Amino acid sequence: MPELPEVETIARSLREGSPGHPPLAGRRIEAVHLLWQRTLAEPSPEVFPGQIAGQSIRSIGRRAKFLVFTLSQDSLLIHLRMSGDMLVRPQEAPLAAHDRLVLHLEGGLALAFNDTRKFGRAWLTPQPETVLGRLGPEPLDEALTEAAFYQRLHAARRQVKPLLLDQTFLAGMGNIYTDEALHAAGLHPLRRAHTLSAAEAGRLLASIRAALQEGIRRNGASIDWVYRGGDFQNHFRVYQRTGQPCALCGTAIQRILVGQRGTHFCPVCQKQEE
DNA sequence: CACGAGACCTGTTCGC
DNA sequence: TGCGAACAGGTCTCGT
Repeated sequence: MPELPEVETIARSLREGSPGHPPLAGRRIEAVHLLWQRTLAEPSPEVFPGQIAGQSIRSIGRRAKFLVFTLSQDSLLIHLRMSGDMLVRPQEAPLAAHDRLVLHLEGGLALAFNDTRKFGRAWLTPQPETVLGRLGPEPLDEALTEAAFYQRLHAARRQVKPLLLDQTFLAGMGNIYTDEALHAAGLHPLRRAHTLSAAEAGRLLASIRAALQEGIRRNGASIDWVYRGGDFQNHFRVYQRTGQPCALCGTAIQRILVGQRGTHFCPVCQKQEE
């Protein structure tokens, strides 16, 4: 799915506008069309249209990999999962293939949640914390100190890659940015979290932040057929570079499976021990 | 608690 | 060319 930088890029473009459309904040939601029932996590499809119609979009933000639309009464939370995207277009434009949920906004605009694989979900709720409450800290939040991050790592015995992907441990990391951050930090994806030294934990947090910041600066990554305008895919150092030389030492990048996820690393720069 | 397998879905790519 | 397998940015649930 879109990971933190891709979701952040989408939230910013909806909030601030883009060459293709004006900002969406302040607009009233006039009507909604639900094209795939399971896209809606809550409330029921019967209640949803009446509950959302008439509410205005007060602000648009991001928490972890969730898009957060704060409306006049409720919050609309959207998780893009693997293949979701948000499209803005004139209301009279035809539906796109794979549109799952379309909001008609005042001013003749339509905001569509488009999701090929149908894994994405939307929640309309007066209490967003019931959905977001269990998430771990935001990696880019300065409130997360090196010392606190080291303590959290030290308390876990799991392998470091699956731990970083656990949204209750740290919010927003996905497969791309985890592989890139571990490579930059020189850490093997299978290292047990509690064996990391304070210095390694500090390097890891700095590498996570650098990878996410670079992703945001490049407007995210656009891979496979899901093109969102970003170009971070042209700057991967390990992700999907199996067999190609490591930028630091020239060794061929290896791919292994870790917790069912394809995992890319340099066997020389990221030793299992030490 | 930690881990693996399977489920949820569609589409592309790769090997035979 | 055709066809099945493997794979894909995520997360949940169930069994050991």
